[in-house]
Amino acid sequence: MGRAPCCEKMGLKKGPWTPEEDQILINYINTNGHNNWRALPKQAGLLRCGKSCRLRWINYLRPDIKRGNFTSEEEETIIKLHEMLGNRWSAIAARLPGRTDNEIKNVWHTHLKKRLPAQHNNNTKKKKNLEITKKSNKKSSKQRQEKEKQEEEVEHIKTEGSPMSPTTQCSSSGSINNKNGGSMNNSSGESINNEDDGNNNKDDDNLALDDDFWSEVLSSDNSNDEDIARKFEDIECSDLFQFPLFSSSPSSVACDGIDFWYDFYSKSLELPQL
DNA sequence: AACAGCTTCAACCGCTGTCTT
DNA sequence: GAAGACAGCGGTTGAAGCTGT
Repeated sequence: MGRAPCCEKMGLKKGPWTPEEDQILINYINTNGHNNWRALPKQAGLLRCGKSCRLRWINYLRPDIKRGNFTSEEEETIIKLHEMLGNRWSAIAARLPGRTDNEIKNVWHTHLKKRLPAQHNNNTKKKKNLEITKKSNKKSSKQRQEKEKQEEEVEHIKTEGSPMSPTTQCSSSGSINNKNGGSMNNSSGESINNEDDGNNNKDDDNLALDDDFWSEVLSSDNSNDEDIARKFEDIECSDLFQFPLFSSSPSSVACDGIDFWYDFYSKSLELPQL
């Protein structure tokens, strides 16, 4: 599938926006809305590409943007949501009114990542072992392994009622892990200081959940998603919904991925250790 | 004061998913 | 069903500001 370049490179401005450009964009969107980002800069008289306009509007000019430092509550929310959703910044942003995915991503990389507790130490060890195993098998049977892994997940849910087991640690795929080489460990051993420490510990013991789990479970590979969804559907009546955490919205399994996982994980945290 | 190293964050890039033709 | 167009997402970059020496 061919794809035209985002914008004609010639003649379009790049770099920081000037107040004048901001004003033009705001005025235009206020009067005309933003039905077509690609056509917008031309119509508004801006020498920018549509993408740039969209980004500027969403991340900076939108009237409902909440500016200023993140509150500790917001930070805790981001940390928790990141545990659940991984690097799905837009999904996280959707749950933090007035905050943008870009902002959240920046805050995560500049502040929150460093605060991750030592709880990841254990996971890192396991992860390393798993990575070695995976590397050795990668070439021969990557697909099969993934399928098997998914089946293990489902099996786990069937038997233990939660997919958040440490045994489901997966390979590192996110930039965070890659960049820091398992640096989810905090050298100072500082732990997140909040009222949910109990829960975090529980995570550590039993519900350990890192990006990798979600990035694989929620992998962008459609076939995997479909497989997983199908598997959940297969077991939904038999086993899965016997668990209270599913009882409220069983239909969500097949509908909304992120909401489902959010719900899933939230509720799993409310449960006593299974 | 000057410099180097570090941090922050706005913006860009490239890819994917979805919709339309 | 294939191809094109577009929106949206996440990773990355680089300039500006900050801090330490």
